[in-house]
Amino acid sequence: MSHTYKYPRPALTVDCVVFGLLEDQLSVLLIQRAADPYRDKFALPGGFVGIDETLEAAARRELAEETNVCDLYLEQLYTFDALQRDPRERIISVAYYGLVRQVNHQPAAGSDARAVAWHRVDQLPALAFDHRAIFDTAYQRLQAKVQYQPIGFELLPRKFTLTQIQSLYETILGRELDKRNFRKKLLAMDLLEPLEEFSRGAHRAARLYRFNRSRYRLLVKQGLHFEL
Amino acid sequence: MSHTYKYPRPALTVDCVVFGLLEDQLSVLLIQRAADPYRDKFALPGGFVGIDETLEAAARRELAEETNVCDLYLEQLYTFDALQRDPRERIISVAYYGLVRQVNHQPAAGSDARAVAWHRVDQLPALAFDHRAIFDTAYQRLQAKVQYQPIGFELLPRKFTLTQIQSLYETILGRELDKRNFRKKLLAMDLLEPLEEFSRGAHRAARLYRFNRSRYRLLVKQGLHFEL
DNA sequence: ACAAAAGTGTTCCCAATACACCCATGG
DNA sequence: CCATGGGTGTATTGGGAACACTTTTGT
Repeated sequence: MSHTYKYPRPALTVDCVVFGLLEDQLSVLLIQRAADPYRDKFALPGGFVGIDETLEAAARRELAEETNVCDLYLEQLYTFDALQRDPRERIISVAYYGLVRQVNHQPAAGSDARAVAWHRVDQLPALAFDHRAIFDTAYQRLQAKVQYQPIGFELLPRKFTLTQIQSLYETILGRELDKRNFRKKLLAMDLLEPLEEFSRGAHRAARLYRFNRSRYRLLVKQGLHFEL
Repeated sequence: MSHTYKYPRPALTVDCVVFGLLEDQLSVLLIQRAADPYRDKFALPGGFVGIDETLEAAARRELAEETNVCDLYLEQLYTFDALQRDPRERIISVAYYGLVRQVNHQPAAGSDARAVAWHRVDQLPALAFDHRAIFDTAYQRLQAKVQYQPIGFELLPRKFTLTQIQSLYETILGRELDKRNFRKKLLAMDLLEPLEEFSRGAHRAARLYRFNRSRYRLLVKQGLHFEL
């Protein structure tokens, strides 16, 4: 079965930049391509958009198929349209970026992927197509967005310590933050619920908190804007 | 001549939300559709993307064809993909937003448009397709962006008074600003070049300034971030 | 002369920053 | 008992916000 149109149409794909924390390092999910072009090269997971699915649905489907990653925060990033970005034909790609908790349960390679793995953002291999540019855009967006919307929590387990979230922010922003000021500011926003649970570690136990999403929505309605 | 593909492909369009100042009111460029669907309804200018043009090129071409507006600041906004956004078939639209100076030289209706006109953003008619949602997204983006990047200048003539730019910001943001604080802050950024020219008006003449784009780029490199 | 817009400084307050020590726990 | 990370308060400062009058010009 084939499909005929009066005018030629660009093909449409989605590509996903999925961030996660692997051993306290900000990392990105990459596949190793199983097919040409760029066979064996590293690339972002992604693929063609079905005629009856939304872009986000396509992104989630491809992620699930190629990497077995699902249930993640996902947001449209930008649409990449350079004329020669794909050597085969004109392909326009809508990029999404995503954040996942618990990188622990390792991704599994699926269709189109010879392998799937997390790669530290500061040690990325060369990427196929214009995927390096897509990644750069996503990383910039993450750095910018994390400062005025509380999306950082999407990368942490549901219960986390203040030190965990601080070092997450330090990792993303690439600079150190003052512990006392960070805690003061974060707690003053009144978005974290202190729990009666404590982390078990090598040393003194730290209190666990969880992010209160409904309170966040309430405060936003009242005109709060999360900052740092 | 026709084109055949193995899998069905969504059609791809661009739509443009072009802002301008008309009689000191923030306004948007709308066409009145000449063809079905939504014949005679108001809509954003836009159209199909050619196989050999970038999205931005398509946006500029459609704008020129339909409205005779060209040479404007244009930036990708978001890609709209709801399954039923067009009654004919699956169409995905990459939206751009633009800013033009000198709304004076009136736009001219071209292909696909029965009429073209500026409409105050607070008095928009009903729009075809999901164009209302696209407009809302663009307006929000403009409001957000104008506060941390000096794009407001794109809406003013090259030479302008401080009062002009203040009232522009008041219009976009929808609130009043303190004259002394606004001037102090703006001038402190050292992005405006005072000219030895003055506006001629009904009353006291006001000094004209112009935006120094290269100085802006320099300061950004040095780590400035424009704010309000 | 008067109406209308241009132009100009100071005070106050809050929020961001800088900064150092004690505490609890596991090994 | 000691090493490691958890937890806490204050003083300073710089920038944002509030605020009113004089000047210039055209009519």
